[in-house]
Amino acid sequence: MTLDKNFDPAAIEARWYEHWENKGLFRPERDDREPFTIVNPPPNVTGSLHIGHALDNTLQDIIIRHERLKGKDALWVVGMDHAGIATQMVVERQMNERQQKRTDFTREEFVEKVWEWKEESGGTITQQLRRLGCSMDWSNERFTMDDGMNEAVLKVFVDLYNEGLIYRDKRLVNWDPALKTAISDLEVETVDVKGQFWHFKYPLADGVTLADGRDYIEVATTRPETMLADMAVAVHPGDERYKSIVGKEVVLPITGRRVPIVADEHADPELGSGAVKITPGHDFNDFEVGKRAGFAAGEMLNMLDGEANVCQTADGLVPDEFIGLHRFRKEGVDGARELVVQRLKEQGFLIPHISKNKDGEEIQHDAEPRTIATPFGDRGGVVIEPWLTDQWYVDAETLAQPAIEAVKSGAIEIVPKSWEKTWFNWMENIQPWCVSRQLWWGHRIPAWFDENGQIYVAMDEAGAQAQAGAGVLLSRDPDVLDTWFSSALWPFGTLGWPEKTKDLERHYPNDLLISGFDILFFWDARMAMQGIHFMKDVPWKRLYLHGLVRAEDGSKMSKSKGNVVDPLGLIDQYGADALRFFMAAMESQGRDIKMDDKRVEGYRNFATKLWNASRFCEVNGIGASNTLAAPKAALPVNRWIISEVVETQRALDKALADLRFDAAANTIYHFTWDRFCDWYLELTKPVLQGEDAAAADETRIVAGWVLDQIIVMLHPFMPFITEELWHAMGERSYDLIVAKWPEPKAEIDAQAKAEVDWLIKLVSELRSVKVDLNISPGTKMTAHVRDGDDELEAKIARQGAALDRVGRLEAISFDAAPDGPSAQIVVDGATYVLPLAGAIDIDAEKARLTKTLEAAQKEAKSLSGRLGNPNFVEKAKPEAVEKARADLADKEAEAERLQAAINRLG
RNA sequence: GGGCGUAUAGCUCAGUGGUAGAGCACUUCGUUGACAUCGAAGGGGUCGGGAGUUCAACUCUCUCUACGCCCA
Repeated sequence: MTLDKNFDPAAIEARWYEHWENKGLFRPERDDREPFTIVNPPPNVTGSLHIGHALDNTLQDIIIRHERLKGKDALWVVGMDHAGIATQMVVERQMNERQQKRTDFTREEFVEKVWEWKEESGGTITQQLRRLGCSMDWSNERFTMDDGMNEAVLKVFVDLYNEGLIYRDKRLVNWDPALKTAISDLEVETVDVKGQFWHFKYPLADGVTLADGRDYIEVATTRPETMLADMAVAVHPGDERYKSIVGKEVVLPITGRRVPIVADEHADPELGSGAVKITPGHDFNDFEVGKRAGFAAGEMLNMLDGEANVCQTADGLVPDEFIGLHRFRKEGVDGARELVVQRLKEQGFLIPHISKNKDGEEIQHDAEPRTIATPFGDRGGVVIEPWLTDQWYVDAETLAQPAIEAVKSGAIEIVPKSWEKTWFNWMENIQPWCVSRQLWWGHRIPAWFDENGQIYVAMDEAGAQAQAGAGVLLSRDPDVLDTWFSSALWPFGTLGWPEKTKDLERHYPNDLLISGFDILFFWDARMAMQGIHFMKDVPWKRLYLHGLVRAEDGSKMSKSKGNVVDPLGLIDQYGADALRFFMAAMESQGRDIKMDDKRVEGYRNFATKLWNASRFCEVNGIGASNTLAAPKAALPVNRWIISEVVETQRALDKALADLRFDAAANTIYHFTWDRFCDWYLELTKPVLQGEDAAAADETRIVAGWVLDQIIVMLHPFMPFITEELWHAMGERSYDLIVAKWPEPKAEIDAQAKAEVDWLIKLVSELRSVKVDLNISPGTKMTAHVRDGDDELEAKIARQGAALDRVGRLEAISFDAAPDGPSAQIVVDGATYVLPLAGAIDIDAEKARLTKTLEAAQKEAKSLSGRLGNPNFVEKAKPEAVEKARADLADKEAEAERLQAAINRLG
C-alpha cells in the first residue's frame, strides 16, 4: 500500500469508524482482564452535537482508548436522556405549527407521538458522536426510559418512599407558569432586572393609631398584585415604633380583608418603613413567616392559577374585576399588578416616590426604581411563581451526608481539587429536592390515590391495589419524575441494576466520570447520592470536571448571540483528529477553553506532518515493527531515539494518569514533530542512504519501531489517521484500536543522549552562524577544532556523515586553522574555527560573538554572586549549590573561549 | 453578602522555590527529492500593583486592583 501524497481526513474517517463498530472493537471480549469503566453523560434525545459535547466526549474517548490499549476491559457506556421538559416542548412546538395542541390528544396518544418523534428524529447526536470518533459501546446503547431503566426508576422511587426518603408535601414550589409544572431549585435562574418598589398605606383597624398619631402602617413591595392574598403585616419584634400595634389588625384596601400585625425577625427595621406585607401563598420568605404566625399550609391563601392569572381566594374577597387578569403586564396588556396600583392610587393608599431632577425640582413617581433579583425558569424563560401545591420531595439532606463523606474520605477524588469546596457547600446546604413534574413525557410516578386521598406507592397498580385492598378505587398520580431522577441512576441502572448482573459486579463503581462543571449539582451530585444509597459504594472513584468552551472573544456561546461554533463544521474543515487534538491540548485543569480555529488548523498540520513522515518511512523501506520491546541498537542516534521514546511514554502515561490532557497532548506532539521528524529522520538520512548496510538495517528497524510507538501513543488523541497509518505501514494481525500500549523495556541511554545532544547543539550553532554572517544555508564548511580531546574526535568520526549532511560541515580537522577570515563557535568546551572563503564582515562576527559572550558572562556573574553569598552555600540544598558550581565552571569556560575567539579576530 | 477562579511574549495559554516556555502572529532566509498544511535562524516578557516569609519568589503568605463564574 502506498500512501497518497496528501492526507485527506474525510476519505478515511467514516471508513475506519464503520470498521471498528462492525467488528465490535469498541467492546472487545475481555472478561478476563481488569475492567475500566466510564459512563457517558447521556445527551438529550433532542440534542445535536455542540462544541461542549465535543470537548466532553473527546476527553472521555482519550481515556477509554488509552485504557483499551493498555489491555483493560474498557467499557464506555452510552445512551440518551429522555429530557422530559425539552422533549415535550419540541413535540408540542411541532403540534403548534400544525395548529394542534397537546390537550387535543389523550395522554396516551400524546406520549405515543413523542415516542414516534424519538424513533424518527431523536438521537441525531449519536451519529455525530461517531463522526468525532468516540468509541463507546453502541451495542448496548441505553435510554433513560428503556425497560431496564424504567425498572430501576420505579424501584428507587418505591424503596426511597418506603424508607421515608421520598414524601409528598404541600409547600411552596417554584412554579413555571409557561410550562405549567413545578421545577426544582436548580432549574431556577436568578437574574437582576429593573423593577419598581411601591409604598402603600395599610389602614389600621378599630381606630388604632401609632404613637405619632398615624392611623395606617406603611408597607413596601415589588409585587403589589400579591396584596390580594396578603394575610399579615410583619414588624420586627424589637422595633419600638410598632410595639404597640403588634397583635392589632389592618384592613387591607381593595379586598377589605382584616389581617393581623405580627412580630417576626424577618422584618428588617432598616429597610423601608420596617413593616412588610406577608403573602404566605406566593413568597418563600412569607411562607415561613406565615407558618411562624400560625397559619397551616392549607390555610394560606392562593390567588393565582397555574398560568399565573388571578383567581378567587378561599375567602372570596378578591373583587371580580381582578379575576382572570394575568399577574402582571403581559403582551402589552395590563395585569393585576397595574390594576392594584391604580386602585390604591385612586383610593389614596399609594405613597408616591419623590425624586429631584437636575434643576432641583421635585418629581412624583408611583414607585421607586429598583433592581430586583428575579427568578426565571431555565426552560420556560418566564418569571417563576412560588405556588402552593402538593409535590413529591426527596430527602436530599439525608442522602447527601454519605456523599459528603465519600469526598472527605477520598472514596471519590474530585479533579481539580478546587471543586471540593463547592461540593461540600452545596451538599451541606441542600434543600429537599422536588422531583414531581406536571408533564406527560417521563417516568410516571408509581403512586396511587384512593378516594380519600390515601397514598399507595408500589411498582405497579396491582401492588398498590393489594395495599389498598380489593375494591378500593384507585387513581394513579398523573405526574412524572424530574429527568435527573432517572439519569442519577445511570452508573448502575445501565449495568443492569436492580438485577445482579455480571456487568454490574465488574463495572460498578465506575472508574471515572468526566463532566462539565455546569451539571455538577444536576447530575454528578445526584449520582453520588443515589449510587451510594443503593449500591453501598460510590458511583465512580474519580470525578473530573472540565470547563466551558467559549467563543473566540471569551464570551459564552449562545444561539441568540449567533456565536455558536459547530464542531461538525470544524471536522469537515480540519478533520476529527485535529479537532480532538485541539480539545485535548487546550484542556488544562480549572480553566475554560477559548475557541481558536488557527489552533485547530495547527493540529491539522500536525496530522499532515505525521502523514508525510510516514511516507518518508515508506519510501525508505521502513515499515511495521514486529517487536513490542525496543530493538537492539548500536548507533548512538538509534539508541538516543529509543531513549526519547522511553521518556515520552513515561511523561505521557503520567500526564494521562493525572488527567492532564494538555500535558499529554503536548508531550506526544513535541516528540513526534521536534524529536522524530526534525532531528531523528534528518540525522538518519545519511545512514539510510549510506554504504553501511548493517547500520542502515538497524536504522530501518529502529525507525519502524519508533513510528509504531508514535502511532500507538497518538491513537487516543487522533484515532483515525493513526489507524490508517498503522495498516498502511505493513501487515498487522490486529487493528490499532486494540493494539498494545508501548512497553519498550529499555532504559535511558545517557551516553547516546549526550552525544546526540552535542550533535544537535553543534548543528544548530552552525546554522545560526550562517544566518548571522549572511552565508547561504547550503554552503559547505570546514571546521578546525581547538581544545578537542580524543573523545570528541571519536564522536566527530561517528557523526561525520550527519555533520556533513545535516550540518553542511564537510570536513573537520584537529589541525590549527589557516590564517585568514573565519567564524568561530563554542560548543561543550571546544571551539570550532570555520575558515571562510572571501572576506567576512569582521564586525558582524565580533558582534555575534560578543552577544554570546555577554550572555555567558551575565549568567556567570549571577552564579558567582549567589555562590559568594555565605547564606546560600550554608542554607541552600547541597544539590542546588553543586549545580551552581558546575554551571559556573561551564559558563566561565565558555566565556573564556568566546573571549579568546574575539581576540583572535584582532 | 459568601465561595471559587483568573491576571505570564502582540494573541491564546503552559510552567517550576534557584533570574521564563509552547502554538499562532511577526522578521529574515530557504526547491539539501517525506512534508511550503514545510524547513532554518531570529525579535519580543523586570511573569497585574504593593507588602511579607526565605540564602533565593513568577512560583509560598497577606493585601489591593481588574475581570469571570457559582451560591444567597
